[in-house]
Amino acid sequence: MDMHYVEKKWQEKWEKSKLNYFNKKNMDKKFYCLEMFSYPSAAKLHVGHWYNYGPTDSYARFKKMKGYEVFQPMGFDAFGLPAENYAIKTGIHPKDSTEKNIATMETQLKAMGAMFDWSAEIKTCEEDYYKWTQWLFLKLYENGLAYRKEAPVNWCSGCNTVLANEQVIDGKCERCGTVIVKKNLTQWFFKITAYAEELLKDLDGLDWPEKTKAMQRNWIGRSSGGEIEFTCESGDTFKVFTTRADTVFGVSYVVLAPEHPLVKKLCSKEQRAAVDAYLEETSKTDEIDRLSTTREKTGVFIGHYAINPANDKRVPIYIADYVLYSYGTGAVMGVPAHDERDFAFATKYGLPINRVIISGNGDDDLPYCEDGILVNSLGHDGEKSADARKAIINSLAQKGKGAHCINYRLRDWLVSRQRYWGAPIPMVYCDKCGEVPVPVKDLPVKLPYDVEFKPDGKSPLAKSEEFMSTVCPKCGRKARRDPDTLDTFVCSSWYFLRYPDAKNPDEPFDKDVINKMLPVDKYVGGPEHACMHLLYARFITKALRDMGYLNFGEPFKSLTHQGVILGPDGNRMSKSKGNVISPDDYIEQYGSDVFRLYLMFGFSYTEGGPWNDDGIKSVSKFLDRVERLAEKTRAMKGRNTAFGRDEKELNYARNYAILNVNKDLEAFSFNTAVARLMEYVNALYKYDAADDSLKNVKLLKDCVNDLILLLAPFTPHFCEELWSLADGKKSVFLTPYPEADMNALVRDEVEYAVQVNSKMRCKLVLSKDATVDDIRAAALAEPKIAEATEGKNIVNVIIIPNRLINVICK
RNA sequence: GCGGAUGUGGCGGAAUUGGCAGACGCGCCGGCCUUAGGAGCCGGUGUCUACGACGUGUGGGUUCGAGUCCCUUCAUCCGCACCA
Repeated sequence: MDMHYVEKKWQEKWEKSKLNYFNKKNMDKKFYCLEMFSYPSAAKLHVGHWYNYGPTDSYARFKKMKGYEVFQPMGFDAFGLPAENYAIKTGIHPKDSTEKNIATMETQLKAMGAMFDWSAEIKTCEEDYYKWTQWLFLKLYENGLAYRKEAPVNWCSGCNTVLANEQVIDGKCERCGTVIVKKNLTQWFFKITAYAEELLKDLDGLDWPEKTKAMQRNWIGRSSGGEIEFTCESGDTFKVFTTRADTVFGVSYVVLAPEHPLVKKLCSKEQRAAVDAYLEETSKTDEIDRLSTTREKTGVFIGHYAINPANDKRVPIYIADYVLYSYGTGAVMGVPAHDERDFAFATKYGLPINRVIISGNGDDDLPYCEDGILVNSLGHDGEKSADARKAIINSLAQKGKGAHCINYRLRDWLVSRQRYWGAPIPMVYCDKCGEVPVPVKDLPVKLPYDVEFKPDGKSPLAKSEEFMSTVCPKCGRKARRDPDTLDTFVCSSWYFLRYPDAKNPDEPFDKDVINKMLPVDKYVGGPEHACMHLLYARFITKALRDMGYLNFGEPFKSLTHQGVILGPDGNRMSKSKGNVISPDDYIEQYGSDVFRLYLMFGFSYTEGGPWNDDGIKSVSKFLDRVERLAEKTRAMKGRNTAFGRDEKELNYARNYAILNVNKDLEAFSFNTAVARLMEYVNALYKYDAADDSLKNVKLLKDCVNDLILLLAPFTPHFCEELWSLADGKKSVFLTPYPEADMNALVRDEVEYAVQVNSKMRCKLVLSKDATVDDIRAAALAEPKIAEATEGKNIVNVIIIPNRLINVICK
C-alpha cells in the first residue's frame, strides 16, 4: 500500500467530514482524553512527542469505537525560558520564534494523523489565553491565596540577572562562570499549603500510578508534631517545630536558619565577622547540598542565648545551613543525644550531650533515635515517648509556650519571574493605595512587543516605560505595574479547563460546559511532572471549586505516564551526545502508521527504553501480511458453511484476540495488544492454508473484518483504507469495536501441568468438566507420576483449576 | 543526600498478580517456493558436561510452589521546588 498517499487521502477526508471534532450534542457520552501539551521548540517533533501522542491517540480511537464521544484537544505551552534565551543569543523576538515553531509543529502534528480537535486549540502566549491566566491570578488574590513576601533568587553579578536553577552549573553561571549568590527579592506566592491536607487526602481516590501518588505524598511531606517557643535573652521569641517534643529536656543548643531575621538582630559584636562569613558561604550553597545527610555539618555561634521553656535552661543559639528557613519555622532545637545530625554537630562544637530517653532494652548507645522511656525530664520521667510528646506540648501550651501542629514539607508556590516571555502579573503599585489588582475588565495586561531582553540588572519589562507607566485603578494617580511575569506552570495549571470552551471571549470557561466535560477521563504525560505540574493543577482546581466555579475537586481522574525513549546508546537523546533519532526519516520511509505501530509494539509503554529500529521492518511486514490477507479474502467465493474443528479453532483465536486486545488497550499495554493481533493473523494464515473448497468463506471474511476493526486504532489510515475497500459504508471509526463472544472461548479440554513435589513431570489433558476427584485420579494414573511416587506416601495433592496439579509425597 | 523506580535469552520485551519462565517479534538455523531473493510460506531456537540438571542482577528467607512476597547487597535510571 502506498502509505503516504493513503495517509494524506484520509487525513483530508477526516478533516472534511469533521470526524475528529467533538460533537457537543453527545456530551453525555463524552470521553476527555488529554495529552500534555507541547513546548514549541525550534526542533521538529521528536520521538518523545510521537511516543506520547501516537499510542494515546490509538487509545482515544479505541474509546471512540467503543461508543464514546471523544474530546482530544491539542495546544502549546508557549511561554518560557528557552525562547527568551534564544532571543538574547540571536536577537530573534520570542514571539516571532515561538509563532514560527508552533506553525511547524502544527503541520507535523496534523501529519501524524491523530484525532486532535483543532477547533479547540490553545496557545498560552496569546492574549485571549493569558488574559484568563491573569484572571486566575486575580481570583486567587481576591480569595487570599496570592500574597507577596521576600524570597531568594539565584543572582549572577556577572550577567546582572536572575538565573533559573537549570542555568546554575556547580554553583556558577552557565554563561559567564561567575559564582552565583542568593539575593532576596519581593515576589508573589500562591498559597498551595492551604490545600496541603486535601491534596494529600484526595490522592487515595485517584486512578493514578501508585508511584506518582507516593511521590506526591512525600513531596507534601506531612508530619505531625509541636511548635515550642523559645525566648531569647534579648526578649525576642522564636518557635521551633519538632516531631520529638519528648526530647525537649535534652536540648543543649538551638539552631536558626542562616536566613532567619533574628540572626542579624541578635548577633554579638564578637561573633559578627564569623556569622557574616558564614552567611556569605551559605548564599553560595544550593539546597540539595544543604540537606545532604552525609555532608559535614557546619555552623556558627551567634553570641546570644535562649531559654528552653521546658526547664528554663540557657542554651546557645547557632546558625547552620542544614536548617532551611523555608521549612517549618526555620529554627530547630538541638538534641544531640537523640538525633544523628545533632549528635554530629554537638560533637564537632563541644556541646553537651544530655540523655533524656532510655531504650528500656539495654541498648544504651548514643545517639539513640528511637522512641523509649523518659529520664532526666522533670515531671515526665518514666513516660513513654508517644505519651510524653502529647503531655509535654500540653503543659507548654498552658504556659503559652507550645502547641500541637501539623507541618508540611510542601512550600507555597513562588510564581514571580523576572523575565519577559510570560504572562504579566496584573498588579499595580500606587504610592497612595499600595498594591492594587488590575480590574478584570481591563485585562489582558498586554505584554509589550518592543523591549530590551539583554540582561543588565533589571527585568526586561521594568525597562519598558510604555508598559510600566499606568494609573492606579483606585485613585487614578500615576502608578507602576509589576515588572515580573508569571511562572509558566501557572499557564499550564488550568489549560485543561480552557480546552472545552476554548474560544469563549467572555469568561475563561462556561461553568455548565466545564462541569459536564471535566474531569479529564484519561491524562497522559511524562512522569517528570509527578510533583510539580500535577500538584499545581490539582491545587488550582480545588481553589476554583471553592470559589464556586467548578463542582469537582480533582482535574485528572485517571493518569498514565509514558516512559522515555532513549538514544540507541542508552542515554537520554541530546544534540550534544549526537544520539538524537528523528522520526521524520522513518516516516519518510514507512509512513506514520508504521512508525506509531512500532512505538507501540517495540516498547513497554510506561517503561520506554533505548531506541532500536530492528523491529520497525517487522511491523511493516506485519501490515503487508494483513493487506495480502484482506485482498485475498475480499476476492474469495465459496458456499461451505461447515463449522468443524478448524472453524472452531479459528473462532477461538478470533475471540481470544478480541478479548485481549480490548483488555490490553484499556490498560495501555500496547505491546501485548499488538502481539495478540499478530497471533490472530498467524491463526488466519493457518486456516487459509487449507484447500479452498474446505474453507468456510463467510467465517473467514467475518474474521478478517474483525481484524481490520481491531487493528484500526493502531494504524488508522491503513485500516480506514482496507475498510473502504471491503465496502465499509461509513468510516471504520464509526463502526463499533468488536466484543468477544465468551461462548467461543470455552474449551472442552484443559491442559494441566502435573508436578511431583513441585517438579514438572508431565502434562495432562482433561475435560473441562472433570471433578477434583477425576483430576486427582487421572494425575496419579499417569505413568510418569506413578513412577515418581512409587514407594512413597502421598501426603497431599494440590489442584489449581485449569492450570496445575502438584502431588506432594514423602 | 532525600524521594521514586528498574534489573528476565544474543536483542526488544511477555508471564492470568504466588502456579508450566521466556508469549509476540527481531536475530540466527533449517526446509519449501523461485531464473534470482535483502520477497513470500512453513518449522526450529534459554543454558549445559543434555533421557537429566541448571536458569529471572547478588546473597539469604517464607512457601507444596517465588521473576512475583520479606530481608541483604550491587548496578542503572528519573525527580528534588526558576527547564517545561
